Amino acid sequence: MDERKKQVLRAVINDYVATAEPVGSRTIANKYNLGVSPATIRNEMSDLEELGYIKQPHTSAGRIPSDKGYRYYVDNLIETETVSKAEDDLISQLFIHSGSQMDAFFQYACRVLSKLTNHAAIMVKPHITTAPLKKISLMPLEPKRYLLIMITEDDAVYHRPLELDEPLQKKDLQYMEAILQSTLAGQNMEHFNFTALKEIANNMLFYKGLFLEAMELIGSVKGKQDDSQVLVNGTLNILNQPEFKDLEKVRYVLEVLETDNFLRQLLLPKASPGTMVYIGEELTNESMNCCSIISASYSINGQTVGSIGVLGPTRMDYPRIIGLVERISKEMSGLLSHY
Amino acid sequence: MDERKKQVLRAVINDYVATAEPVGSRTIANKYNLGVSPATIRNEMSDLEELGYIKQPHTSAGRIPSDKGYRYYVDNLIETETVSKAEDDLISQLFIHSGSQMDAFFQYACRVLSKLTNHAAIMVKPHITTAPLKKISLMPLEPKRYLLIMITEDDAVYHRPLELDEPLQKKDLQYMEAILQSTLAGQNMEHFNFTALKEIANNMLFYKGLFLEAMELIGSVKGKQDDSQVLVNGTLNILNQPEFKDLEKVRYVLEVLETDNFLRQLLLPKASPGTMVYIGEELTNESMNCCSIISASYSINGQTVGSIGVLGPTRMDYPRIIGLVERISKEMSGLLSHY
DNA sequence: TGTTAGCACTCTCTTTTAATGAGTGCTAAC
DNA sequence: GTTAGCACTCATTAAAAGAGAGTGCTAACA
Repeated sequence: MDERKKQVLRAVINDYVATAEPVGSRTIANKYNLGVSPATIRNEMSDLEELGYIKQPHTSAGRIPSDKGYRYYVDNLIETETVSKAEDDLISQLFIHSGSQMDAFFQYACRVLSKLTNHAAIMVKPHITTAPLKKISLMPLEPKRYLLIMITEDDAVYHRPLELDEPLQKKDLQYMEAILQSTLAGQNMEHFNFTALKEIANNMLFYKGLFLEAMELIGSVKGKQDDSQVLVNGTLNILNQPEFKDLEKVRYVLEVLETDNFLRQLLLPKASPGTMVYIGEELTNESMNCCSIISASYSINGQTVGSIGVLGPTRMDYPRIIGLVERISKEMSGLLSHY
Repeated sequence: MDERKKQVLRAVINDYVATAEPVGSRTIANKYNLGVSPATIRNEMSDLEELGYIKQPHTSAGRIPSDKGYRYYVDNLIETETVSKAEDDLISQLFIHSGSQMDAFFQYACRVLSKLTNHAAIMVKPHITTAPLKKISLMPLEPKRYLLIMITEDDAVYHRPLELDEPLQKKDLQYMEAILQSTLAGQNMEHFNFTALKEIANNMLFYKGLFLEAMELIGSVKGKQDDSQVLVNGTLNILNQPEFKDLEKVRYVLEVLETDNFLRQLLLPKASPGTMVYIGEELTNESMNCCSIISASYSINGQTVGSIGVLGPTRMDYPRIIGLVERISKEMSGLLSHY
């Protein structure tokens, strides 16, 4: 790969990204003045094709980049674009706009990214926090009805109403609270060991249901951990891409987006720390091999907790989008850590 | 409209719904033995066209139903189909499957409807309950930090952490709780009058912040009322419909589905009590005039709170889908009222 | 008077054929 | 090593021809 080959490859990709049309030697000679004639460029392109970086849709068409070509381009030929002032401001503003609502925050981030890139944006939200339990309380609602409240160290509140067979005496209430508090406080709901609680429940004559409810509540929190935590925004941008004028392709890609397992697997922060670029076949999903995904993880106080990304056709403006994704992930990390 | 005209109209619609192809006189004569020749049917069809119930895409094509035709069909020619045993079981089972999680419940209902109809399903969720406040409590977390908890008559729990300048004495805590309880209990958060609370806050020397936080919490609940509460499921089914082989149409419809204002307006239970069928232009949205929406409202203890519906092409299996939508809305009403 | 067979006519859809043109690969000259 | 020239390939577009489905109308029939 001498310097001129690199220039030609870069030219092919730039032009193809902009036009979505196979790029011919004449076009390159005209637009990107490399100081050589089309014929020379033809020779270089022939070499590049032999190397697998570009390919022809058919004889007598221009060249388009292969996945391998994009990969080389991303790894060696580009520099991440810095986000423009205007866009940078927009990002900051919109984050402010989401207020202190957590849910809204993630949705805004996703929406902003999708708007700025004109592609589908994907957000893998952090798992529910699993800080250890701090406080357990029983709040009387009506004679036989109580609200069981559990609060973790980081002030997340979980609650569940429960119904007893007979009312708790005031001192019984305090006693129960004390038992629950001593059994549960300091424990982590994610890795909760039910045996101790089960044992206590079995030794109880009355109020056994109370402990069972507590277990239910913990169980439901545990269950939520595995819940889908993927947001997708701007799916419709896919329809704007010329590579998706074929309805079948659209259907496949939208199907993958709707059943978010694939995305979650791929973008789980463990699988994709930092900035990742998946190009075409690297997504190892047949129906997605005309797509690329660019993602960046974000963190809370240095700990990676989720990631945000962009899904578009392999023919993507990589320098720009990598810049945007990284910028937004940084902004998110900053705000989340502060909050 | 004599009996035979009705039969012909029914035949045209049945066949068109099944095949998505314009229906010719010969087809009807063969498939639906009305005991007359194609020529006679041609005459009837000519009349039906004059009446505006069917139309020709072009000369020398068969007929397709017009919106007016579908309307007549729905109003006069069909009986709602009763849901088959298997499907009925499925509906009950899947509702059980959603457990006691409210959110999951609505999502399941939506998913089931979409799966059974092979169309997009729409759910307008109930507004957040606005039952009057029953219980207000302050729970100590750390010396200066407290959790403000408000519970309504129907056991919805709202909470907010708050930080005070100095710790509350135990009797102060009880005193505060008592004030809050007496000021707020019985009131409705939706129509909350802030003046009383404001006055108390102003008269306080310490702990003023506490009341301000309480107002914040009520305000945020109030704010949530207006939030989008529309679920959509099975959007992709639209791509299966032959009328949407045109990408432009797909884009328009998906756009409407993504910006759910239109749907919310239309399906707000006030606008659409009971079962509603909107056909084509009745949707009064140009990009939707090839679509129909069938919806049914559901209720809690007799009070209509939301609705669920199906969006598909005007060429829809009305008897079946009306049956399914009504069945599911009834199931929802039953379960919600029970719960 | 209502029904039906027959037939010419219309219009879409498909296939065929031809024309266009962008782009390559190769050869030979510089 | 670079470049001009040229024959060749192949997708795309346009035009033309053919097939087929379905109608509307007319005239005959019960």
